[in-house]
Amino acid sequence: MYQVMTSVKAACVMMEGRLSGVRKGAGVRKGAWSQSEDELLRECVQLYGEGKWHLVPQRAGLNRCRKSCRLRWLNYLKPNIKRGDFSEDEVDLMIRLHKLLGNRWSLIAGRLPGRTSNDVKNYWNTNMRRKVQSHKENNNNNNVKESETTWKPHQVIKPVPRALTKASSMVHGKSMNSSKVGVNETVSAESENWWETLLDDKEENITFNNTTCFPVEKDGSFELWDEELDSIASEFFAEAETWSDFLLN
DNA sequence: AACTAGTGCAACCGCCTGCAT
DNA sequence: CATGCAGGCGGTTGCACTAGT
Repeated sequence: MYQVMTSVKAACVMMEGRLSGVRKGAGVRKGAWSQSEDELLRECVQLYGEGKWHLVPQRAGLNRCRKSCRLRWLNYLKPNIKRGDFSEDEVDLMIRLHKLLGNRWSLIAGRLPGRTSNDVKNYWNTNMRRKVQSHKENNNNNNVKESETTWKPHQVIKPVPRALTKASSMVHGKSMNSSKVGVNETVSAESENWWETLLDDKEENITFNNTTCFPVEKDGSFELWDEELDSIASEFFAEAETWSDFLLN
């Protein structure tokens, strides 16, 4: 429905010749995509396949930047994209995944068939953020101090998936150099252990039975995941046989 | 009917990472 | 090792639409 509305909207905009939302920039066109542009992009991707996005504008005859083409394809034109409201199951899964992964929308979307990372992100930013806010307001109205509530920010595991090349030192059994991780990132002893576990393929250690799993920092100390996360993780492992499979999927 | 505030979605922007040179 | 480029991601913005007054 919305797709139709959008198409109609784009057509109207074209006819009126005012192209609202198009910001005049140097060179490439910006703003809303027209139907003809969509067709050109769709044909191009069907012909040449996904990828090589820097070639797409030239191949398709589009005056768009590579990023714009890629985004349009991934978020709108790609087949099997599911439109419309999120089902209860999807929302439930999204909440659980967000608790597990944080704002890693692409990973979350990867577990929601037909949903794009942009969809998930938009849904979360509009619906869920509001729920969180109202929840906090309720707590305030009940004169409950924030610190005394059970509503706490998620403790998010933030692994950094990386493709390992043959040249990678980690592949050869060397520990990761923390200085390579990122400019502002520091690698704690815990995360280094985590990597060791991952790279050594010691998934048998991650059994999610409250006896062996990733520690979660809380009030300066570390405690294990709760049962809820156990169940989530178990679901994933039913599909991805190893933790690495899940993360790098 | 006119105005305003809120909402939802598409698209842009800046940054990060991997790879090739 | 430095640099440039392409792909990818998350945060943010812009704007059409809707509901309320």
